[in-house]
Amino acid sequence: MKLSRYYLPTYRESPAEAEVISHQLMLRAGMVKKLAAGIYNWLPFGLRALRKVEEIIREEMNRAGAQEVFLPMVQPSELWKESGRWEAYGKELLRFQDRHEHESCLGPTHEEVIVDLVRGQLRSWRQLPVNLYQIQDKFRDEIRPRFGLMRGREFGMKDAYSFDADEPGAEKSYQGMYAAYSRIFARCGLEFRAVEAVTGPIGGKFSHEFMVLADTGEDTLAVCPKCGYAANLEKAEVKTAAKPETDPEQVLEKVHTPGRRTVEEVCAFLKLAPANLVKTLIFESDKGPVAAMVRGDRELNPNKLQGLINADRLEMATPERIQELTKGPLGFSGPVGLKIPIYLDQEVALLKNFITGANEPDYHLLNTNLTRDFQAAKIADLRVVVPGDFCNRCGSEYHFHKGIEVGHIFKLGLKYSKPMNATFLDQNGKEQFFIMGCYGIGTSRTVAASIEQNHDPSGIIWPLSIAPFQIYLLPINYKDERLRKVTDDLAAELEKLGLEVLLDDREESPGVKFKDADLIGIPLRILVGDKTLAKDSVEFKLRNQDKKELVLISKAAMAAKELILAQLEAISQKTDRIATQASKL
RNA sequence: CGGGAUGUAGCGCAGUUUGGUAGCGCGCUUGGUUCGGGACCAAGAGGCCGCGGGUUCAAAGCCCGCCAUCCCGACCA
Repeated sequence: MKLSRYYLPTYRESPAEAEVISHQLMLRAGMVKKLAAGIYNWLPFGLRALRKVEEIIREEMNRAGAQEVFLPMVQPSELWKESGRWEAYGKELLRFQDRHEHESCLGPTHEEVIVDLVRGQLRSWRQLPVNLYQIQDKFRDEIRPRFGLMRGREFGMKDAYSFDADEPGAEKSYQGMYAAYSRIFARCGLEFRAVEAVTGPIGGKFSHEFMVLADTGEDTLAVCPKCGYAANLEKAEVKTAAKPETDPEQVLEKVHTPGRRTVEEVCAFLKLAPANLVKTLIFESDKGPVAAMVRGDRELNPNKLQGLINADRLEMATPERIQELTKGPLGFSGPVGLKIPIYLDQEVALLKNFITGANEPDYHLLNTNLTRDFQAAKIADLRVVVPGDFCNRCGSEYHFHKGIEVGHIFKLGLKYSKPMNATFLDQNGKEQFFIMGCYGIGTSRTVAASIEQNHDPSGIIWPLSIAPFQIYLLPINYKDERLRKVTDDLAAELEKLGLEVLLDDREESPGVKFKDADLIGIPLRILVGDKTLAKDSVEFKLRNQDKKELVLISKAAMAAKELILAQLEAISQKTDRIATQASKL
């Protein structure tokens, strides 16, 4: 491909709208252009990267036994009413009416459609398991789209759905996808971790997120270097390092703390450390109001509380409700005399003589003690993990990473098959609901995440496997006849070998070409100039290394091919290693 | 939806305080000279100053309303 004919508008400066690096570079490198908030055009260069990611996904999904389908983006409301999500899904679901005033929506995900597709068609246990996937745009009317392609409203996604006859089968499907995902991200040339995650509104008992490691990632991962346990911070379990306190219990004492609501204010006023104080937080849930207690220097993890009480819904109580439930104002809540169930973080249970709110304005209690002064409904791990914490499984200290969620695999169980009445006949001729799983990969986000992970001040550094082109052929002066001849011949030879070449035939000064080459980040740059021709050579330079190397013109094409194959082989071997590890888990 | 900010040429910005009919850099066009890290000279093209209304002899600027975009919080691939 000749660059002079290629639609690749690059920019020296990054548009003001772009804050994160992947967004800036994708705009500057002419990969995408914004059409509206969270909605992007893909230009030829960006599309090539996206298609490569999709193709890797396709190959690995097929390899794992899944079959590709293509489902409509516009979906009728009836299906969503059947699953109950017409009401349950919030405003992210873009609803509209057609000319017949028929209610429809743009698909933010396709569970309903896929269940409708298979029910009545898959009738026998003999046909199971089945795993169907598609690569399609989703639309979610996010309140606030941001970070460019990282969180758009319309975005590319691969979604897969498995149907199994029994639990062991469903487990096997899940493991199959875990392995496939590991291969996919390894083949994309990305550093990633699979971590345990909270399931969110899609439901199910547990799930794994696939995280591309990048300092700019929104999520924090706790990874145990010893036993391999890894989890999103939203989920990560912690082993308590603290020892039980053995001080004798002191007399409960009410102390005046005028206007001191926050942990900092109370501690400063009483000249005590936050670890001596225990916060009492009041929540509303579908299981009724509950209280949760964590040390003053800790943060409650609401996901853990929600899991503990098995609630579908959990939110902080309003100041009014706190007044009603505790008889005291916000900021002065405490366990003593409280009539709602109290859940205690395991660390709190180790404390003696701690400070709590008195459930009346401007008073706290000194020397509060569990059992003597109040009872706990349950004691559990309820707090957010912090640096220095230890793995709950093996006791090693956690490592922390920042990550970008690019994939998520869920066990759905009967969540959709049951309300939508999707059944098959088992070996006993008995009607059963499908046991489902669903498995997503953000394709457009994966491209952005790759850039977040692999860039330098000059621009993008593509992993070879998803690079839009493999070779950037750069003649210093394409108007020079001799240079031009060598360049054209080499380009033809490279393309004949099946390599993807972008030839910079523009009438630009060398500096511009170098800058653009670095910006768009094609892995191998081959330079043709007077100096190299004087030695019957061209210059090879890899985007991810500083080293430059002269290669004889006569051997250049084969050398390029070998170099590229070697790199792809390295990725492939790494993929196999990672897949082997994944299968052991 | 709450808080903050910004809309002026394709991109980055100045001009708004103190109203007088729009400017800089990059990019683009033409000609010439250059050619190993965003070259140089010369000549050009390009703007409902986000939209609507108001004030005024006169509005990019002042007033009112709206819209869009970006950033910070609740969602998620």
